[in-house]
Amino acid sequence: MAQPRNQRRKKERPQEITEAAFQAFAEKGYAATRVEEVAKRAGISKGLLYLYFKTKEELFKAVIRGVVIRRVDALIAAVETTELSSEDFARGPLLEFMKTVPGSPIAVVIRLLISEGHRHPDLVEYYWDHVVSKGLAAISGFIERGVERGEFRATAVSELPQLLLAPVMLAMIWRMLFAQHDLDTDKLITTQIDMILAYVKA
Amino acid sequence: MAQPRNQRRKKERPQEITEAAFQAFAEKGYAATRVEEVAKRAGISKGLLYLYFKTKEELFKAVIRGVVIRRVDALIAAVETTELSSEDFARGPLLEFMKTVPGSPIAVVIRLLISEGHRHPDLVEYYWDHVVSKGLAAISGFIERGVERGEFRATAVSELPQLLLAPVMLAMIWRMLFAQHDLDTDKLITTQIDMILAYVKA
DNA sequence: CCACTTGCTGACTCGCGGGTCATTAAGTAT
DNA sequence: ATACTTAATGACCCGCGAGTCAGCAAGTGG
Repeated sequence: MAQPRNQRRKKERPQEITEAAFQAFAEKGYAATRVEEVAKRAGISKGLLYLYFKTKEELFKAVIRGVVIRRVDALIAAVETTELSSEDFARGPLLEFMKTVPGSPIAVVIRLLISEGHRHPDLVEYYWDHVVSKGLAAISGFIERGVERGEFRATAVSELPQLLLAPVMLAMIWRMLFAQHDLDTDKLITTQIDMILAYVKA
Repeated sequence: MAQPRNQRRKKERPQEITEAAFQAFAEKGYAATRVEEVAKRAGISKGLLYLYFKTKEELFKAVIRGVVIRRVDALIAAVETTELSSEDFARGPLLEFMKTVPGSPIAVVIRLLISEGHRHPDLVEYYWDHVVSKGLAAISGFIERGVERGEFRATAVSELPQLLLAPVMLAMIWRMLFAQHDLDTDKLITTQIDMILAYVKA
C-alpha cells in the first residue's frame, strides 16, 4: 500500500527546493531559516538538498533569481504594445499592476535584499539589472511618450519615474511592519496616480 | 604614562555601549554583528557588556529605543507652533525635515525593523506608538488645518498622510540598496510636495 | 537474479558565537 | 595599611546549525 517514499526525481528537485525555500524565507527571513526546515518543506533530506545546492547562500541566490525571472517583462511589453492613451494606460493596466506588487513575491525579494543585501552585492546588482532599471525605463518611456504626444507637459516627473513607485514602496514596507494598522494601499496608489496625472497633464 | 585602562565608569557605560552597538548594527545588521565586536568598539570586554545588558536582544531593544527618543517631537512641536501658512510650512520646515530623514538614524532603525521586526513585535509596536503614529497625526493635523483655513480643498490626502512620506520611504530604501545608482532624493521629495500642494490647493 | 549506478538518507562533525563565572584590579572607608 | 565592595576581565562552556559522508535502496541493464 505504501508508495515508496524515496522517489528519484532529479529533474523536479531544484524547483521544489527553491519554492520551499522561498516560502520559508518569506516567513522567517534568510538567517532565521534552517536548511533542514527547507528540506522538510520540500519533502527531502538535508543531505539531498546539499546535493543540489552547495551552500545555503547558493540556495538563497537561486531563490532570488528564480523569483525575478520574467517578472517585469509583462509590464514592459504592455507599455510597448498598448493602444491606450498615456492617461488611460496609467489609470488602467499600470495602476492594476502597481496594486498587485505589495502582495506579490517582489515584496518578499525586496525584504530579503534589504536584510541580506549587504553580503550579496552581486545579487542586488542582478536585481537592479533585471527588474529595477528595466521597470524604471519602462515608466520613463511611457511618460515621455505622453509628452511627445502632447498629452503631458515636460516636468521633473520624466526624470523621476520613482515618483510612481514611491507609494508602492511605502505600501510594501507598511505591510511588512504595520500590517495590523490599516492603510488603504490601493487608495494610496490610486491617489498618487491621480496627483501625478493632474500635475503633468497639459 | 599609561592611564589605567580599566576605568570604572558605571554611569557612562550604557550610552557608550548602545552607541557602539548602533554603529555596528548600522553596518552589519543585527544578526551578523557579534557581541564581542560591540564590546570592542565600546572599548570594554564582552563580560562587562553582559553586566549592563542581559542579552543581545535586550541590547538591540535599548539601541532602537535610544534612537527613537525625541526624534519626531521636534517636528510635532514645529507643526503646532508655526506661524507660517500651511503651504509655506510644507515648502519650508517640513520639506527640510523630510530631506534629512533618509540619511538619519531613522533609516537605520527602519532597516533593522524590516530585518528583525518579525521576532520583536513589541519593538515594532513601540516604534509605531512613539514615531509613526505621532508623525502621521502631525502631518494629518497640518493638512486639516490648511483645509480649515481655506488654503486647501478637502481631498483624499487628508486621510493619507502617508503620501507625504512615500518618497522619503523610497529614498531610504534606495540608499540602502542602490546607493551607487544615483537618484536625486531631494528633488524627488521636493517634487512630491509640489505635486501634493498643486493637487490640494483651493 | 545479479551486478552496477546513482538519487537519497540521517547520524555525525565541527566551528562559531551567545552567555557564564572565577578571578583581578580599581576605588572606598576606617 | 587593611578590609571590603564592585567594576571589569577573558578563558571557558555549550547549544545550535551548516555542511559531510558512509551506507542504503530505487532504478537499470544484461
